[in-house]
Amino acid sequence: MSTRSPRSRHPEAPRQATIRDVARAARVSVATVSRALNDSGPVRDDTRRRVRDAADNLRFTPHGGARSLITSRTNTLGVLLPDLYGEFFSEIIRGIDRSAQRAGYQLLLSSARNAHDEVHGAFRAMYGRVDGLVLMAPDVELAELFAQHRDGTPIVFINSPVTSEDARVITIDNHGGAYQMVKHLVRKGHQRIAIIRGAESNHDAAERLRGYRDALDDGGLPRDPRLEFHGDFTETAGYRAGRAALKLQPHPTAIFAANDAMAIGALSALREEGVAVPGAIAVAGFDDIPIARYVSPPLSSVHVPIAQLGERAMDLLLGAIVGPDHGAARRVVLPTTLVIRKSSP
Amino acid sequence: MSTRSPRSRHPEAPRQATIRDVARAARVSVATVSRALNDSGPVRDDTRRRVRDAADNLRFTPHGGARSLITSRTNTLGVLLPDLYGEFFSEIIRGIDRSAQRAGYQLLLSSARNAHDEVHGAFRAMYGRVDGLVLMAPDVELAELFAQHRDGTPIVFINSPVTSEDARVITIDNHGGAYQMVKHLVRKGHQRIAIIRGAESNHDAAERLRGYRDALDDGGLPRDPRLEFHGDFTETAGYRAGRAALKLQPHPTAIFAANDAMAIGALSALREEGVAVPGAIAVAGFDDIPIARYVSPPLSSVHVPIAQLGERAMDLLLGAIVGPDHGAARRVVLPTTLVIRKSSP
DNA sequence: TTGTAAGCGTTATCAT
DNA sequence: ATGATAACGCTTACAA
Repeated sequence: MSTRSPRSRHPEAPRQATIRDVARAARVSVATVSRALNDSGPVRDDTRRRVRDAADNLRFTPHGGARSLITSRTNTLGVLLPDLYGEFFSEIIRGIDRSAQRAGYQLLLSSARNAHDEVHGAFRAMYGRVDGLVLMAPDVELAELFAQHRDGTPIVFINSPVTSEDARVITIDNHGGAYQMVKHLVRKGHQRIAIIRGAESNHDAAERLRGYRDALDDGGLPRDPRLEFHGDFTETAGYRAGRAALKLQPHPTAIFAANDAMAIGALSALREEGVAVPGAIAVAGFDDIPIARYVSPPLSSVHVPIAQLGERAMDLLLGAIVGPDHGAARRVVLPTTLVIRKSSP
Repeated sequence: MSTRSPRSRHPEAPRQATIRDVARAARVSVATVSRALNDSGPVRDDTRRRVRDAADNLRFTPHGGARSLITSRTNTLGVLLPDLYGEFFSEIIRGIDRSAQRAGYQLLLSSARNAHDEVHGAFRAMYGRVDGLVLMAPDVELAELFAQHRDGTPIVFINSPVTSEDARVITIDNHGGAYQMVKHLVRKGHQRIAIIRGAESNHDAAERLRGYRDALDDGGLPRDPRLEFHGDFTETAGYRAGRAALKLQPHPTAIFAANDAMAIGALSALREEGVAVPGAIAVAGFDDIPIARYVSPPLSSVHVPIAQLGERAMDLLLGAIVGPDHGAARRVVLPTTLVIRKSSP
């Protein structure tokens, strides 16, 4: 029984139909099938119908590879992200997907922690299968690497420190957002404002730190290295920093976390220690991820249009693909806005 | 100036090198290049070196489409998800990506709200460009549709009510998880336990509802339709249900939300109304998304190994691709575990 | 309006 | 160990 003909049990795997099968069934040439199915040339109505029927019957789906070989278009866009963790990324992918779907493109997704080789590998693996690439590399060195890697495939960078003049790059106003938030805290009378920083090599993190420092300077407050806690954008890091902040004598009266995940981790630490927020310590984050308004107390944050960031990046890319985007902006900076909630009224 | 030779300004787009260019540069035939680069045949060491150097110099990257045309493998796997919203999906994509990356596969990602046409379209768009497909369709009808759609491409369903015997499907123990959580609430003495349901057509939601009802029955508590609030897995829906629950006289003493996002929305509503959690009302969720432990009070939940769900699905798929997976399980049910935190001690 | 055939870039088969 | 060359499935001149 196990040695019966392979097709005996299930009439499965009935070799995917090719354009030739359709042509034969519709009794026309493959060229006509192609024309009929793609509306790419004159075909008589009844012929077209016959072809369409045959294609449907055979469940014909054109082989993308073969097609892209001749058209040199893949209808696919590559997305390379540093990691896929947390709500920030689900939001940005959402935005990217929305825009791509609207334009009829598929998405080839890859993540690469910031090891050079890994990114390079992912990039090579994508090459030839994508018409363009959205790359998020907040890590400095990567951006440099790719700014040079130009071989026709349009690239759009998200939140990446790319210096090259003609690179297409979309960023958010990291410095401005951080500056405004810390300024707000200063205005509320806070004298000791701590920051939970992002990873050293991360460009966004660096900019937010700069905004924090500038706001302190402008507010006439001294910089204090002990108030600058290290972090890496995870809840755990925020939690640790939160605990560390409490050990300080006197402890800060406000904590600005470089992203919401860390702010939420810090909130959790403070709650555990019975510290009132915002009563004893005010807390603020950055990104305004969807969940920020639902934590307790609701988290003040710097609103970043995350989904829009992905969407705009995609639009930029699509613009570069359809034609030479001479007029189009190559550098877009999305504004951020302050969202004050109960965690730092 | 604008009418100069197209290549005058930037030496850009230097036509991507093909295997022929490499062959010419290394002064060998294309066959040898292929063998050298893929280790797919005998090549003298120095020849190999010469070829590799030439390939590097020309920044040669093989054209995926051409390759897949002849090998009939794409090294790409399709992922079709119902939506990309929230931490649940970022986690599941993470798991999928991890497993795929390990096996050297690329990911073609698509989302489709549950309109039949949309899913069908996404599927067709993927066909021929993927070696296999992971499909999440908690919507009943979709699963039916795809169970029939068998043409060789292996499919693995996640959390989908597929009845077909030989379909590969991986699910979590929705009923058991919900049952345990509600049982826990019953044991704690709650008499009026509300549920915030998921969407009607959603299979997970239906199973969780069933678990809730069975636990009530077994606990000797009456079912009360007024305690079954509608929802759709979003924070907003949870928020609304939370408010609605407070209007009830007497109001429930515990709320079980069919997922964490809704539980968090409900928490937020209760907080706004100054209702103590768990003092006045206990709250529990489902999924145990990473952020659950960080909300306030920390959320009790039914832990689902989300990333693992994606990872296992991928493994199942990879197994089906490499060879006929006769021995392998076609149905996997991942267990859930209770995580009791402060929101329902 | 339709058909024939060349060619896209790669791998695989067969000579050499 | 290497080289010609025939596929793979499709689109697109060009011919009819």
